[in-house]
Amino acid sequence: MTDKTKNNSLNITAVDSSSLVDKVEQTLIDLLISEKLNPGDQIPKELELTEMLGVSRTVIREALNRLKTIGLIESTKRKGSTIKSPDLLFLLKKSLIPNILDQATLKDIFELRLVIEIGMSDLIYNRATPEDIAELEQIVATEPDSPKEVLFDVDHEIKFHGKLYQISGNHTLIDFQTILLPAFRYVYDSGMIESPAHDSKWVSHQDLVKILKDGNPNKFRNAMRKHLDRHFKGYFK
Amino acid sequence: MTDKTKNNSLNITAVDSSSLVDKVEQTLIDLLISEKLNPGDQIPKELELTEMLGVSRTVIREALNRLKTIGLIESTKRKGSTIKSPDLLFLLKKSLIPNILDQATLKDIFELRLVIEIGMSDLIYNRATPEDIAELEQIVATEPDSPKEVLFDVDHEIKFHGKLYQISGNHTLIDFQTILLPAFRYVYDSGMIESPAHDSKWVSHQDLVKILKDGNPNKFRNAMRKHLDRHFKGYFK
DNA sequence: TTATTGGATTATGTCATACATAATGCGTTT
DNA sequence: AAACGCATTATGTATGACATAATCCAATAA
Repeated sequence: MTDKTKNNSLNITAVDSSSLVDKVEQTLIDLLISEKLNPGDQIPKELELTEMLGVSRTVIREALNRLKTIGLIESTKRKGSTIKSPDLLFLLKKSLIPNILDQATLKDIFELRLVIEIGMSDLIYNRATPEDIAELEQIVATEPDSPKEVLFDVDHEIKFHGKLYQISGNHTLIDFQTILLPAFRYVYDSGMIESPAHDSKWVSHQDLVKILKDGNPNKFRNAMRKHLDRHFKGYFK
Repeated sequence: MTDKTKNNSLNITAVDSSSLVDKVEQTLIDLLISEKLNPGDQIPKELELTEMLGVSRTVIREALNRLKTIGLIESTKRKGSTIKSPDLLFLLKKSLIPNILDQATLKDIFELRLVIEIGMSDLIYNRATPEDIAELEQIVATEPDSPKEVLFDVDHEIKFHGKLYQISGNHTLIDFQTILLPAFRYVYDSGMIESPAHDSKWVSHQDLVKILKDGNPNKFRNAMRKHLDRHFKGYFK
């Protein structure tokens, strides 16, 4: 028995099991923050970092590669790496592969859609131009007659609601929708969402457009809530 | 003059300027999708991939490292790499360094907060337990008297609204808030947001709790809208 | 027999070195 | 002055070696 095995009662601190790359990555991120670097600024060359941090170029490169992956830096030959304003949503897109997400997360995402579409009513109401409304009217004009059909015409559903996102004028939101689309489609297709019959208070796309035109923000928001009610029904009961 | 310079009018296809790592990364992602791999499944070893794709281990490793960064895989020694259900928000956290985001994106994010908090009213109303309400009441009880002070007590503001997110029960949403917090704080601190005086219709935290207790979903949603009105005012006018 | 120990094995993690390639600047040539 | 070739620089790729953690398995000791 060596000495080591006796040290059970000592207050040993848990060893840091993270890899070198992990550490260097964090060090670099901390650097970006503490140095208050702005987009366009340069960061040290790989070889300089190698010396500064005392690790091999391989490790430096892997860490830089991660920052590149999350969009924090950009590298070009001869020039080195420069800070970049990351495209938040670009990242999500890559990792959002529906069949890899677990059911709970997929449900969360679908719910998030409902939350967003209700919440953005105010943006829509305040920013819709006459042209936007005309376009919405045209979309509605081409939709299937029976509301039951509309329900299952996912493409049309996406077309109408997609236009709404666009009207919101919030680019983060617009990108968000684009990215979440595969997940929505997956949820629709997988039958996770029930589609109860509409009751008398059902608000159609057409109704929505009418209210957007002649109503007020409150009316529109509440109408949007009713429009999405069939989805909510699946959650609350 | 060589022949090359004359080829102006030809339909030449743009050369693919992406790096080898870029290509391998995409190839691997495509593989994950087409093979319908599930979390827990193994992917080929680095050396196997080296042979399969005909590139060096360096390139394979850098590509795998990227997948690791976006949370799609996980690797352990001797075992190799396995598919993982990515934590969508974990990613955002890393890249959300406020001083690196541009103003427009920051504004988008703040707006997104408003959208979400209004939209999640229905979740809150339907999921709040008596204990939740009691907790909210306690939070409100400890808040500064003057509404003007409350406005600038960002910590308190975050405490109250944070609890609301928690009540929503949507984990993606909860994580989202946690992650966006630094950006909110940044926006508050930077004075990007104006804070107009409240008009007569101002809805306080206390009012919100009361309505959550005794009102109905519609009332609560509209109250939340009014509560956030001072922020909206900065956008629409 | 059972538990422990100590290799042997395997696949990722790290290091070192060399060369390829793109971008840039500079001096030479025409 | 424009075009060309050459040197330079920093990232991109390839290769070989060794370190390290996880795992299996056989030999050994209780």
